[in-house]
Amino acid sequence: MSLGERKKTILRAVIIDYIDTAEPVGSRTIAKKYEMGISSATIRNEMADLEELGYLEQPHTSAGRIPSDKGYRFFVNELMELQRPSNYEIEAVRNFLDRTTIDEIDNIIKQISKILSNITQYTSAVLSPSVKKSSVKSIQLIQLSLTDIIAVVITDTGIVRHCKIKIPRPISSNTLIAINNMLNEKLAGLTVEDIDLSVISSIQLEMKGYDEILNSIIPVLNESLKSFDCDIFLDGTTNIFHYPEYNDIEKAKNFLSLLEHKEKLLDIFSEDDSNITVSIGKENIYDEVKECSIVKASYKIGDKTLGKIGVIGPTRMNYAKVIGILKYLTDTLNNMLKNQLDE
Amino acid sequence: MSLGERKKTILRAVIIDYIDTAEPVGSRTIAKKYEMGISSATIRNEMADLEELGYLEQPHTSAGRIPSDKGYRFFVNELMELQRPSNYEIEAVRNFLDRTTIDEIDNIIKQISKILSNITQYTSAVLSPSVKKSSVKSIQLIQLSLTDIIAVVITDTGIVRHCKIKIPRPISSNTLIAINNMLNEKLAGLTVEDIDLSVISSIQLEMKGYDEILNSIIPVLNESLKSFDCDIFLDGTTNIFHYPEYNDIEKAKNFLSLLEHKEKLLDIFSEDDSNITVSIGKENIYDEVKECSIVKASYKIGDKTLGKIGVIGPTRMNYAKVIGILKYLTDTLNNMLKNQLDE
DNA sequence: AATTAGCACTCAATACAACAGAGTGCTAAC
DNA sequence: GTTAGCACTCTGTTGTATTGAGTGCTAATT
Repeated sequence: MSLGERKKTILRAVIIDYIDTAEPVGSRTIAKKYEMGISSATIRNEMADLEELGYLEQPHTSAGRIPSDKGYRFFVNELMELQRPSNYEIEAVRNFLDRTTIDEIDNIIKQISKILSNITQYTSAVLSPSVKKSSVKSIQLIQLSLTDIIAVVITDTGIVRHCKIKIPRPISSNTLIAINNMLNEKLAGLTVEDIDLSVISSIQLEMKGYDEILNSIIPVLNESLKSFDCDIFLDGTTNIFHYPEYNDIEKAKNFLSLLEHKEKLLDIFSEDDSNITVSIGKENIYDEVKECSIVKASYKIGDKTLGKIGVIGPTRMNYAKVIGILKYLTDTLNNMLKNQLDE
Repeated sequence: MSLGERKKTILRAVIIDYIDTAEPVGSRTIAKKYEMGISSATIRNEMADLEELGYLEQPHTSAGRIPSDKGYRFFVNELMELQRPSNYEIEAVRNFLDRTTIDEIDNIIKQISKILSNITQYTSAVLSPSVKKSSVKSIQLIQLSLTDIIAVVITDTGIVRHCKIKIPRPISSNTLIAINNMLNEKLAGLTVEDIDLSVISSIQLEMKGYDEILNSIIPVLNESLKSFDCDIFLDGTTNIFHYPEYNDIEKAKNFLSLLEHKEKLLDIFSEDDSNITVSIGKENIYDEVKECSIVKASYKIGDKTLGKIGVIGPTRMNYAKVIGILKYLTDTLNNMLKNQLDE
């Protein structure tokens, strides 16, 4: 069922105004502020229809209307005009990036996240690339003392992981090098999740006589790689205080508590792979964000999705702006990663 | 000027009660709840004296008294009885530690911080060891591609830092090993802050002919080590919502904003070296924490102070408990570090 | 038939007064 | 020196009246 042109215009006006002011929007406001050429009474009738259709709702009888989740959804899908970042914002991004050493992927994505929360004034989140889905590029065993080794693993996605390994008794540096070479030979090119028992036993087979030492290294290394897969970084966590809907201490608390529960955020940001997704209010699965909206995008290198970057804010979010910025930033990020990692 | 015994008893009772209830404490409450054997009128007189002396204050005439910063200070210095952790709490610490792989120092201190905020229900912070004051234990250059190197530096304090280095043109693996050996030889044992121009030029002198390659490696490595010295990790940031003094949205916002400003926290946690310090309310330098108290302690390995661990909460903080737990946790932590790093 | 002016109605928010209660300081008695 | 008693102060709560924004409906207008 499609809305008449005039209803669309009115719905758009209500949503834009509400996003701007956080106050229920009345028919007079629409008539005056958005020169419609029709009277408030007519608008009133239209708004009553829009409410009946589920696009608007009324906090109480004597208040104006506010958009429903369905209203925002329609706005995002069909009404809004995507907002390209302003020159000022593009300039800000440049400045930001110039001021930091951009070397490793973690730093890059953290920095991008900071920019994102800064420009949008919402909370931003980035999901680092999955270790399990990365493939091993290089492993290095560094001997620290007679019985201590640091293993450093570098992946094709630019992640550097290290873990400390205690070995039961001293080994010669030649042995260590031999083991190191073997690990590289056997594991390089494999994704971390592909490292399973068969791979491990093939290594053990080939290095008969080093059982004890291998048994102290491989399980620890394996565990360390698999124990935590990706990390999530937040920025602008106190930005919500800019928005009056969070003047209610309970809501603020609820929101901020979510941010402390990384597992939930991981869950939210891990799903699906499509390009830019918007989930509005009750569309979200977790209760904690049923009054929030989340806009997220994937960043990738070539065709391979590495991780996610996104924004969490009130359902009354400036979607047009956020989506515009997010598009721009993921493009920027993708380019940077291409230059960094692809050679 | 020393307080009479009875005044002390009353002051202690007021503070304990206020820490417990967050409500101004009246004379009748003291008389009834803390069986003093004297009437409320007498207590009233004593409290008036304590107010005049600056240990208590009155929000308004018809309210009870609340402790002043000076009152808390006196309490901490002379009145309170340090509270040893309960068996239950000690058990909780054990459980917590058992459930995590305790390998590298960052993980250990993060975990301890989590325990601390969990038990105290305040916000905890840990300051990681200073890189500048750590000495280099081992450097490893790992070749990733023809023009990409990852340098891994390990310090005596257990920090593992890595940075990516682009080199202008390909070098042989033998050259890389030679450079690697030279770096280890020249830098191992030095603290990071000791790596200055003279050291660098001594390396360059000894490796004549590799100028170009050294010039691409050493400055980046040096910069990466010195660019950020120590990190601060927080836990339990939303714990403040447990305390009614932060029901005021402005105060909560103020507090949480501070937590986003790592530089300020670094500053607060970096100063001085003594064992356990308590700074109460206006004793703090930064405005943002003039209504908070901070309790912090150093963790060390042997005699060498590595970093700090502490708690930030309202001035109405359970000092006896917090200090008790903090003592216990730093002891635990110091032991763990000794076992980890000392061999 | 669509639009609009007009009006009665609703409801949240604000302001104000009255009141209760906790706690004090002071005085006088013990 | 201590305490009982009492007048006084001030906050917080409750109840009531008022205001004002905004609606829905009806009747008049185009």
